[in-house]
Amino acid sequence: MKGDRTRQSILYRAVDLASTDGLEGLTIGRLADDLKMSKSGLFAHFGSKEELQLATIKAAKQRFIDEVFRPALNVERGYPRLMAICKSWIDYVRRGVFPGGCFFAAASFEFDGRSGPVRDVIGTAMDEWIDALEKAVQMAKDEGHLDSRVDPAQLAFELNSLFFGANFACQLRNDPRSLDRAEKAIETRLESVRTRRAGGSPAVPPPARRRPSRRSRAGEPPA
Amino acid sequence: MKGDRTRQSILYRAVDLASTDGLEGLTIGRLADDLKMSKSGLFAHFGSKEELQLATIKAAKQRFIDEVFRPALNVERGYPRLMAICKSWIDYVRRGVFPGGCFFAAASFEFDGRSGPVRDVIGTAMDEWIDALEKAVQMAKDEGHLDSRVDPAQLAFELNSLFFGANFACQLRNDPRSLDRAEKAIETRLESVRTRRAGGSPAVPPPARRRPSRRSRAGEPPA
DNA sequence: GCAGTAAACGAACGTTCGTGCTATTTTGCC
DNA sequence: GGCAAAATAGCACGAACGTTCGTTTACTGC
Repeated sequence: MKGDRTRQSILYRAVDLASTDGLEGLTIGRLADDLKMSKSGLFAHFGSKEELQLATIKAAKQRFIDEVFRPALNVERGYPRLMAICKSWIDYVRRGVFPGGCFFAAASFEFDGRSGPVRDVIGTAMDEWIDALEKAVQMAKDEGHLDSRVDPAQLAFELNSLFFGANFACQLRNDPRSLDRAEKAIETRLESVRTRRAGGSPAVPPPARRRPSRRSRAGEPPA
Repeated sequence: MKGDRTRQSILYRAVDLASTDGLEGLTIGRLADDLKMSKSGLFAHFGSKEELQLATIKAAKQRFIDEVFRPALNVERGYPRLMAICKSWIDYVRRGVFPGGCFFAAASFEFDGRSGPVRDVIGTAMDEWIDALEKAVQMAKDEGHLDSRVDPAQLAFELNSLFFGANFACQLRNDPRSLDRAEKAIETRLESVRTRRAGGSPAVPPPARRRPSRRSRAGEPPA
């Protein structure tokens, strides 16, 4: 069917537009103009704006999975995969997979105060994402790569926070260094709960500092 | 002037509305209905929607300063004040100062992909906020409360990320525990770079763990 | 208490929104 | 190559948007 191809191309553009202007700012008329289609022709594919929004979220989710999540699943499970997911996320903003930054960060903050199906779908998508993060942490624990006292929900929360913080600083403040900051923060945080059994690059032994009994987490690289 | 009082009450409601529906979702007609005013009467106070948005941001900023920032300035400078700012922020979401969660988190993610005066004003406001955080960190360093290797920009970035992450989880996922998680993460993070000279509750001495050379940052409380 | 100003109103503007219809074109199949 | 079906276009609609207008009501200073 040709309609499917058209639908795909509509949604591709819709995702891009929504990532910058929001799902509410996404307008059928502008989207149609942008694609050199008639409003009614485009509209017929979805039947309502809400359906368009839901389909747009679905398409964005697919793009996210393809670009961020699935590639990281090729990495060996445990600590390496957890780190790969984080790096993949950073890189996904760096590459500009969505022109307006992270689609889901934008959608989350746009709809967090509302109600209805759109909000619910976004909520579910984010639940799944956080769950995936928690599972990755749990896996790393199961493999013996992370300190057994680590709380997956807590760590997943912190990692996701850094993602959002990086997206914010990168998009609004035009500060691409924030991606490096997020990367550094994640590395330090994960390193702090890593065990010797973790694979990948070997954990550096705790360096001899002036007060070696207190583990340093200072932001500056050691001089 | 009576007009000033009216303007105040308009903006009070506008801030609340914008925190849930966004600054674009904030509509003159609905705002007027909500306040039992005529659209034109309300409109006359601002002259354009953009002016209304700018005034709304200004009012929200004032509320934020009153509720979050200024109270923390009463605390003694250095580590205690830095911690007070963080706790104050958490508490400001917990108290529901804005019905839609943090106004500025919402506004930041709404406008980060756009251009124009509104985006610029939001950007400036957030710059000032991050600057204030950095200054608080720097002050704590100056007082000798924080490890001298701490990079204020890095730490401020991480703290702000946790704020946004907490707001997100609290608003979209209806998970108030995320506020506790943010609090815990902040305490652990600040603790990790705190010196013995810091005031407030005394820093706990590093407990004798199985591997005492590596500082634990596991999420779970020690059993 | 009256004049002059400030504030609020109601109606209407042009535009855009989402959403129905009805043609018309295009596509895929026998 | 003709034909049903699918896809798209054209047009119109009611509602809501931001905005402007002329008018009326409410204050305030003399």
